[in-house]
Amino acid sequence: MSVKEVRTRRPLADSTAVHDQVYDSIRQALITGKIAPGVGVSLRSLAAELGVSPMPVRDAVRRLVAERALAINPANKRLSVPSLTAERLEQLELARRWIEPELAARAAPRADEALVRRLKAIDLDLEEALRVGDVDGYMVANHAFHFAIYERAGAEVLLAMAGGLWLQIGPFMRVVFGRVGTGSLPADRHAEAMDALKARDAEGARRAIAADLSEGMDKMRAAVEAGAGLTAAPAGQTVITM
Amino acid sequence: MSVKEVRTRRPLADSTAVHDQVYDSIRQALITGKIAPGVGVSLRSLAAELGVSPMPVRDAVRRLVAERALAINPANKRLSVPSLTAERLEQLELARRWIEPELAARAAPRADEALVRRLKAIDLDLEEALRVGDVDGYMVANHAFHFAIYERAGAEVLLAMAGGLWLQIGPFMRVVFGRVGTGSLPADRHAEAMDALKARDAEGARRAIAADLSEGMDKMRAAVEAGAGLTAAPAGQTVITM
DNA sequence: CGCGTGAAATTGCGATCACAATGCACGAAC
DNA sequence: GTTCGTGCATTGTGATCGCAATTTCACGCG
Repeated sequence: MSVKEVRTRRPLADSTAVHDQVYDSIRQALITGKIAPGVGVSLRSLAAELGVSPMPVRDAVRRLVAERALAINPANKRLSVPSLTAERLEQLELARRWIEPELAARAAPRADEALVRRLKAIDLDLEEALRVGDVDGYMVANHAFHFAIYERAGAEVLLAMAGGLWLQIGPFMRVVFGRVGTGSLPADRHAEAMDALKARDAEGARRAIAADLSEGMDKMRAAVEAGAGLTAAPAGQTVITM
Repeated sequence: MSVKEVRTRRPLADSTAVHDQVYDSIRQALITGKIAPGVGVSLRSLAAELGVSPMPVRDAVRRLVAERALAINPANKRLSVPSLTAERLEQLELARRWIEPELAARAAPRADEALVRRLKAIDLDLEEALRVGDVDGYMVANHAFHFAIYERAGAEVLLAMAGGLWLQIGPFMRVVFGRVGTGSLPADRHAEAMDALKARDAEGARRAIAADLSEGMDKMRAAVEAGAGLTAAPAGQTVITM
């Protein structure tokens, strides 16, 4: 419902091209884990669900495939969220544990009062989501918290790499946290990170984010080793809204 | 000339879809530095040059933009190779110096006789290219040498990240080596790397690749700091062939 | 009741068209 | 000679169509 009504022709300079909106929709769905890993969706079905023609969906999907957030079965040509093997998880963890603390360390000297205040607000949302068991809200808030920091680093290339990594593990974070029931561990690490940022302590921020990641990835690794996350499907239906 | 003749309709399961061929063409042109940074090309002109309709070019370009190998001017919407600023170079160097030695170290235990032989052959081509001043051949051989090693690591995620990084600096490596005149430094590091791989010495391979990268990036940094590579255009025309 | 076998529906890819917006160039006014 | 406006060519985007290949499902034979 209310997917899109009239949609007059978009002007050229308008940044909200349809394929960008579609991209953002799918990306958000991936980060928050709304798209179940393993299910094969088709281009036309996605287009129908979003109320647009297949063309902009094709464009958006190409971007996501290039970012390895989606995979195309070479035989079927059907697209799905690539399943997370132990090897993939190991590499993603390694990359995240290198790049994200680095971004945090670079952000620390550039942190200001406004950033800390925004982080505090996000963290309140996050704890609220944890308290009421809102997995969706937790995923959104956690992503927002980390990338509010990372964007502050002013490191475009590294930021894009970090974004790509989140896109690849997002669906599985959802699976894991959905199972574990949003164990309330990570909040304290966030407090440490905020303290370090407030003090402009680069190494402290690096350690705090590294610890936060380690805890989260430990849970994911445990889940995957238990055979859970490989091809699991959490809720079922793919809910994408623009 | 001889871009494409009849081109009967490709079957669905055929891996050589037109947009993939276009992607490979542009990618190769970027890695070898055949596309000059800063020049704005249009979708239709690219399509005409390749002898295909604009549609598969659109697909290929989307992938490359997602990989940050091409950039779209938000106002013009014309696409170009993103110019290399000092900040971008610093981040790319950092990322490369982390990920590529890691891949080399992972490849070392899995190296075999065939790999070393292939590397030796590539290195001969490389030295030959250096000797006769064939910048193109040097770029191709250097890329082949590194990724013959990296592919052996069996680390799909990290390999893709490394490939993306090469795609981003490729055009500028060309500019720099075109200027410097292919100073013959890097060959010895390649010999070190091959020795380490033959001995299955992970840390030795890591050091050799790290040293190779350092030397290359030092040259690039010097060139960029001299104000050369920022928006420089080496030869001029974009030569893309399928 | 199981299992091939047929046709019909669905799929991705590429071409072509329409359209709005921008770029560019030629010419007029001062 | 310089500058500004006006027209035309070109651009990216999205919709629609055609095609070949695959998938899906039902029906009938064993």
